[in-house]
Amino acid sequence: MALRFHNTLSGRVEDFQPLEDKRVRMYTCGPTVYDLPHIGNYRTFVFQDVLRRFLKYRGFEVFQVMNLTDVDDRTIANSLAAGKTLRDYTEPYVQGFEIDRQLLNLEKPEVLTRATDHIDDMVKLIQKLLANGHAYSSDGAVYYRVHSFKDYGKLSKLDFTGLRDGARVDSDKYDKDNARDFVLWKAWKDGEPYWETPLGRGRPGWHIECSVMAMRYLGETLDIHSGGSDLIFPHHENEIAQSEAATGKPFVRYWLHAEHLIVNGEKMSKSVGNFYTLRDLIANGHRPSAVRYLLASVPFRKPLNFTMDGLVQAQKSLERLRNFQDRLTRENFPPGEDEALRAKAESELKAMEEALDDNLNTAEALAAIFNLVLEGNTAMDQGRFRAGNRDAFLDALARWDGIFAVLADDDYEKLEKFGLVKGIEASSEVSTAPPRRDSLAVPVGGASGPVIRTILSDAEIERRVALREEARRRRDFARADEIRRELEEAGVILEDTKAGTRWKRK
RNA sequence: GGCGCGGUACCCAAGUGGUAAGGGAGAGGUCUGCAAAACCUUUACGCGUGGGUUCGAUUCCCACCCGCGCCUCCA
Repeated sequence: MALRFHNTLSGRVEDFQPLEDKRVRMYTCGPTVYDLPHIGNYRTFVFQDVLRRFLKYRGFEVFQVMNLTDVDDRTIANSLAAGKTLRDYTEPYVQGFEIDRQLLNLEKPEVLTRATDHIDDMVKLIQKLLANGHAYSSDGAVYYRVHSFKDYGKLSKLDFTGLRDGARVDSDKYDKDNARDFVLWKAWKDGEPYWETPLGRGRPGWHIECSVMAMRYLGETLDIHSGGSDLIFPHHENEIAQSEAATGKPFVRYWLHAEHLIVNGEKMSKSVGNFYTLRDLIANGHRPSAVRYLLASVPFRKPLNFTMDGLVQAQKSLERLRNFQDRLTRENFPPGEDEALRAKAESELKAMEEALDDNLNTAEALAAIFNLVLEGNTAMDQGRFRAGNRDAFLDALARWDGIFAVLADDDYEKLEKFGLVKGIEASSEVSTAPPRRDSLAVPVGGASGPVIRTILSDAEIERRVALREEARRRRDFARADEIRRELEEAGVILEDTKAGTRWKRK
């Protein structure tokens, strides 16, 4: 069956076909840079990355645009509190996101750009809406007239006939014709940052940036637009209203929304104390690749219950895959090729692809790859595995990893590069306890940044492994076991093989 | 109240109108100096609850209970 996705607009799973042959125009809602993103944000971003990787896997050319929201109530409030300009305040978080992006193997979108670099285009779009009657000015602000767009509500399927009980009261003090009209341009308030424009002095509303950035780089009709499910209303509903009222064309063909992540069955919030950034997890000894694995392992339309135990399980599952890849690479097999194994590698790869075709069913894709691991390991143990089977198995793993992007055991290499982890020599100084939360919020730009964890350095580990090998040769097993135990406590696992001792970090 | 997602073994989590994938964990075993890795055996007569349709339902229908999200600036 063909590639298909659940489209929020239709409420159904639909076959996917881009407007233009094999070219996919995709817009993904990015982070608001008022702080580092939390793991809930990354659930969505990892989903979007798996999506773009699988589209490319299936032969599509992907052009993705991601925005960085660097002007909104929170960025303004925080920058004022910090006594910084909006740009100075948000810049470290833009850099912090860039580091996280690399740690989580999120491919760089073709365009990754700031909202405030598109103010002129926003003004032009608002002027267009004013000219065609979909917007109106009031007290220096500009509002979108919801009644003027008959399809308003088609995405969120909300009922807009009459006011609903329990609906929140708008907090803006400006005059609007209708309570549901939303702001396109906000009039300047004393002390806040502003832009001098033909609309007057002020700053953009939230929704307009996405319409503008999407259409600027992707044209008036996009193939895919995605984000977290909370954005369906009002954000994406309003984007449709703005864009379609301006162009008269369909804005987006496929709307894909990721369900939320919850923590220990509860909603994540700062007040509950279950709010985590990637750095919080790293400080607690977890690895970015395990985080990515966990976030990618649950299909995007299912709520994901995030737990520390789940993260440990993810790390162990990942270890099984890496061990298998190592074994495939390392061991010698008799010449020839086993037909049954060749067929197995093909069928499991096919099963993986078909699972992902089906609305990105990552859980089922994982099952296929683990079946491959079991088949391979069993065949090796039984002596059925042949040299001629090696490439097909490695290829299947590599293809799988082209989507999941977790197999490379390079977390610590990257963390050291970004200055988040430092390798040292003394086991006693290897840190496990997290530093204070507020120190984690400060993004770092390089080796001079704050170290949030210390680990045993590679050189030191290798020195000790050599010492242990020496002891084993002397058959001094007590000493060898002592070294192994010390390394274990410092987060290093040893594995004795015929070819020598291998080590790896937990 | 409205719209949407979910409730499957100790944990995470697929799935189908025909009798429950996969991963982690536990128990026993093989291998190993001991471990680790790997393999074998084993762990849901049951899929939120109660009805209904059906030869047969976890899968379809109805009702209800519970969790989560949204209902104007939250991924």
